[in-house]
Amino acid sequence: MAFKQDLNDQFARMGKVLGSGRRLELLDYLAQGARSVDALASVSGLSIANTSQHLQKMQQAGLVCAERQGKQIFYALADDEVITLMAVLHGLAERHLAEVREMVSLHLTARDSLAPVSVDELLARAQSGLVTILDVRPPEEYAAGHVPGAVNISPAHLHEQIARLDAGREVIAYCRGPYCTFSFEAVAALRAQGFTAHRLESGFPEWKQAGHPVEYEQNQQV
Amino acid sequence: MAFKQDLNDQFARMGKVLGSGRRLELLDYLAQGARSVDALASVSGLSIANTSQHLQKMQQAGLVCAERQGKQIFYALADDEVITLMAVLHGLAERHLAEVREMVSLHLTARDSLAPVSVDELLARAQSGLVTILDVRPPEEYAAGHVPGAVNISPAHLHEQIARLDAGREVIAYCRGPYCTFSFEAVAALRAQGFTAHRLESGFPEWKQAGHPVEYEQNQQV
DNA sequence: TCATCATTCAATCACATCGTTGAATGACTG
DNA sequence: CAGTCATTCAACGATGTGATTGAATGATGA
Repeated sequence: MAFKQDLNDQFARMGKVLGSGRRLELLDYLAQGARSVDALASVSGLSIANTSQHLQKMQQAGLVCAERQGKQIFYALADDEVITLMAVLHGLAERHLAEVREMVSLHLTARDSLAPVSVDELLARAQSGLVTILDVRPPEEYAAGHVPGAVNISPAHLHEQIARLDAGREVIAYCRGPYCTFSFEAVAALRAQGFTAHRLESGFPEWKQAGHPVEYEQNQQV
Repeated sequence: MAFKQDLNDQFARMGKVLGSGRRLELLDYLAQGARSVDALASVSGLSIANTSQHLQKMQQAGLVCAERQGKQIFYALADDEVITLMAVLHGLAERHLAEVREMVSLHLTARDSLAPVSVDELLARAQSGLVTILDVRPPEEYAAGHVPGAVNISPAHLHEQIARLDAGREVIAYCRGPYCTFSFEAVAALRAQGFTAHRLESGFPEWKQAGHPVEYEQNQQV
């Protein structure tokens, strides 16, 4: 049945694109919102030409789309399902690749104060009122639902806006899920500035699914 | 942040495996249940050595697992989420790759009686009692829920069991979803035997999600 | 213990992919 | 209409991949 093979070859076009760590990293950044080529190049550390070529591959595979704005070209995810795709991939990798489990436990849960905070711990500390909850997802996702009382600063603006946080309060940061690395970066940046900061062990999807309260109004925006 | 790159490289190991149409086809077959290497080789048309190598790659990437039974080695999906992964991939490809839409509409919806039947049509014809509903999924999935009154024959056994179907009744076949190609093959085989046969345009997941009745007992087994 | 047979390995070829380089495009802006 | 600047193209070398071949492995079952 040649048709079946041709169809799977088409699906494989999309699969091929997922076979490069650099492209997956670019998709991570694009999940935060549309970005220009050189913004992506500088944030990922790739050369501009290389970034451009990866983006074009992803565009041909239908994972991202491009739009010109002024002299720049902004790339964005073609579809929110791309995030789902990556989440499923992350889950499978976590369960079946020993290396992933190892890396995560070594780098993220291990020693001292970098250990992540559980949801129960977050609830307990939140009731004490002495903790700032930081939502490190893009504003659109924050607006679509977030942990009550959480402050939203997207990773791109963290460095500018870090001064607005109360340096005397502990910060607990979360993002899209346990493999969304933005909360790691936020914690690292905060700690570099002298904050006491921790990651939430899971992310907003897990919070919501566990039946915890969700706030929708875009208040608390810093 | 080297950790982030290493993590994405691990995810990419899994992604790479999705970058070959042959491997996706093998995953399609494995979604029907565990299979030995040479069973997979003969059903896919690949050489045995080639099949073995693809399976080993998928095993290293954590998508499938292997178990010896007697002198044969049976491979199976490592996780049901692999099916989810493929479903998401199919959906994205359908929406964003013009070639996929074209191929599907050309080969599957176009001319004459190959056109698929909608869920509403199925319901209408089922009430008339003149139609045989054929579930072409593996027995385990059939047992976990199926369209009421549907007969279950897995694709591997269709040729042997086709004679048991009532040749005077129209057959409507469905499988796992619109891109699960087993129902295409079933319809082709049935039509080759002189049956009036059609595909359901969607699959069981869509049926269930639409709120239609689901039957659980493993009756009607042919 | 030995013969059998399903599976895997090793070596090879053609071909695709990744990243780099420097030049070319082409759409805004003055 | 010409300069500018973000992006893309084209060509290159190193490396990786897919498929084929024939030989090797190794667990089974007599």
